[in-house]
Amino acid sequence: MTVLDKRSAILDSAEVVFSTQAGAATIDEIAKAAGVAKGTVYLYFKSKDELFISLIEERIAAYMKKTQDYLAAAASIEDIVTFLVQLRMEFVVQHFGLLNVLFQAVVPGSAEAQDRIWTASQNAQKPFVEAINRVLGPNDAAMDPQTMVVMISGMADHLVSHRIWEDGFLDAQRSAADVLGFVLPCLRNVYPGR
Amino acid sequence: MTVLDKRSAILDSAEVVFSTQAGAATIDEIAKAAGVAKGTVYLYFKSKDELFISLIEERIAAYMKKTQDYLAAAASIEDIVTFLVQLRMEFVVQHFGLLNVLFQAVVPGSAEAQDRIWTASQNAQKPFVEAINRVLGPNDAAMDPQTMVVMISGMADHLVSHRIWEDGFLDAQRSAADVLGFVLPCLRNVYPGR
Amino acid sequence: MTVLDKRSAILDSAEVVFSTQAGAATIDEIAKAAGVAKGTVYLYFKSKDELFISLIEERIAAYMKKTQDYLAAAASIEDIVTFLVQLRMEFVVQHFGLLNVLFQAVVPGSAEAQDRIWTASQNAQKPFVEAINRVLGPNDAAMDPQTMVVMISGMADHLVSHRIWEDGFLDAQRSAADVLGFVLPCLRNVYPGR
Amino acid sequence: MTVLDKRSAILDSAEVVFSTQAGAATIDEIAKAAGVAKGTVYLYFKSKDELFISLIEERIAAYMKKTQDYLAAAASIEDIVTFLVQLRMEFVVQHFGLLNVLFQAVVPGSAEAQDRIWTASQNAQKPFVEAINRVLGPNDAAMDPQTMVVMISGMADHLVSHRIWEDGFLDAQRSAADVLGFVLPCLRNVYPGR
DNA sequence: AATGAATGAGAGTTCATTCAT
DNA sequence: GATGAATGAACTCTCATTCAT
Repeated sequence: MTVLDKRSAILDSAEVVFSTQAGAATIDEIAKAAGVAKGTVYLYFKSKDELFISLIEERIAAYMKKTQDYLAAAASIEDIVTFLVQLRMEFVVQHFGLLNVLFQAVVPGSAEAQDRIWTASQNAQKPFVEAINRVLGPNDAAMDPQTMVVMISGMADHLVSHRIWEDGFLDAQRSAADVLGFVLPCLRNVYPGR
Repeated sequence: MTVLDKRSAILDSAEVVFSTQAGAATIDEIAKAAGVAKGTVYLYFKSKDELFISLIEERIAAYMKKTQDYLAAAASIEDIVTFLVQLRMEFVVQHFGLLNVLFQAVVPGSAEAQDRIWTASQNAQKPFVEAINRVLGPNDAAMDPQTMVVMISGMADHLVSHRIWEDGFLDAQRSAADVLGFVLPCLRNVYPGR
Repeated sequence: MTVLDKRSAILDSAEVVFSTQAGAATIDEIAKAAGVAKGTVYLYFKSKDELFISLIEERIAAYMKKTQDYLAAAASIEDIVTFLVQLRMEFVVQHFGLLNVLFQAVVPGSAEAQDRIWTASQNAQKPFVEAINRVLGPNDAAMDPQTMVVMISGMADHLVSHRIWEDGFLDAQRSAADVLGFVLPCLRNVYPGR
Repeated sequence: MTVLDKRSAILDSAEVVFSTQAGAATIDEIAKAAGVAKGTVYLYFKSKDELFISLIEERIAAYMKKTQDYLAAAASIEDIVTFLVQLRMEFVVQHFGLLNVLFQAVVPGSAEAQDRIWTASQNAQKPFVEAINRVLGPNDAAMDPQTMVVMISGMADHLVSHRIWEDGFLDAQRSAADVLGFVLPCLRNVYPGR
């Protein structure tokens, strides 16, 4: 197992444990889940706070990486929004436990952790906002793109939370369709002619 | 101070402390904030978990109480949705610290606490769903009302979180208008003719 | 057992444990020795460092209390020096383990602890220095009183350390006589005519 | 770098680190300061305790080496005492951090370490005691030479500690003169005619 | 009913020591 | 010989909970 593998193993275990136990996750459990000793966790992360922040930041970075190519080529608002919803659903299927933590402000840990996580999650929305601005061109649209991205993200997240809790699983396809079925027609209202 | 007053004082202090300190809230702080001794908290709530659950359940109950009369008289989906959004914003202005905790699954405490809080927050949506069903009558609408309520709630919560973090305060009026400006036109698509 | 008793019990146990184990003393051992739970120690002292500093400061304060009346009445340098040596020996019989720590700069704990302990131990010498200055009156003596107090203290401490380690006990009477037998004759040299 | 060089490098670094950080010195820091890996320290010293003891013993051995020739030739008690005080001051200038540790019983580490260090420091006084005995010849002096060596060492050490803490540096010349100015006249009392 | 001193299990963190490379 | 990643026992400190008053 290489060094990177071990770091990843700890992060993966941390995700599972944080997701399962929320604020009650202990370093002991994370270490055990990763198959390493408690002290080893501290070789890779200088504190529990640091570990948690790294986990979120790394997951968000991976999420954002996927957006770049697509958004650069996106030609319409419908494209962008569709992509946003689908990507978010996909992300959630993989990282459900982190969802609430990721795109909400409730995080265990210090005030510094809350700030850094909030900043990271805001950054994750930027590429979408920028893509929309590019597509719109100079405009006087009724709703600023930032607000729209926030609202649509909220819809998706909430629906996912609801269905996973209710049903125990997520039909990402159908959920994305539900969100888009509601949202896409409206876009013509908000940004007419695009 | 009557018995009920003391219980309320503890709950109010608990809300302030939980909101301010998230997971780090201690019984000591709550007691001090309520002006009672630590032991007294345990006369009214059998554990910290119990106190937290009671807090959420009571706040949700108060929220739901407000809906009954209005929803019974509501005549259109637009009415209902408008009311949902405005009420939610108003609630948030009063209880922002609890928002994320209330309508998300991330809670400090035991698995039992998570379940009870989730159940309570789901119940809070029911009256809206029922009102919509009543207004719709027997129907084959494209989107089931439950899904719609969930999505709209998500939009509102997310926007609120975003703006409070970003700006440090919430313009409830404007935010409600932003959400409704986007949502109401959509409704005509989803439930045409209503 | 009153509150003050418990605080004293902890301090007494701390002295024994610190003296016996030097830097390796643990809160657990101190608590056990005092017959209280670990957490109780933290009711009375906010950290291990604080506990250690309080211990030293309190012992020095008790030591200084004994000096006041006597020094105010002391009429000659010989009186003062004799008192210094005897008091120091007596103190050491009661608090041997702390000796090295008390009047030397080697202390376990933070830099802040070192400073505060150093300051306290310096203050313990002041009354002697002042008394000597008073007795001397305005003068151009060969040796400043501060230096002399420091040196004589060093002699006494060192001798005590040596004999306790070597013999396992201290004959305070004899040791004081040894120090004074060496020192007193010289005083006539250093401060002639007094 | 030869094997001996590396051992020396570790000892030198250990001295710096022990002196600077008192009880908080870690093997990691010592290794880093010596430019070797942590594991390497264990090739030369079987434990941290062992390293610490070796450090003290080696410094004392070096100190004693300097005394042999001189003491063998010393012809009077004044010579010997003067040499004792000056050598001790000189030693302290080089090894101040270790002083308190060296000639006091406060040492980090096990009881065994305390014993061995105490023994070593006592041995360092022996050559002086023997030299004095030799110079005195068979005698019934008022004070046994052992006691006198101990007391004079204590004066010197204490004065040094005091001045370094107070002033931040040591004027060895002046301090030696202060001690000798006080002590030499006393000797004529204690050992008259020598 | 009300208190708050006392408890002790359990948390995060450190660091001497080991050992496969 | 030399390394440094890995270990886990042991530490300090916190805090939910209890109970004598």
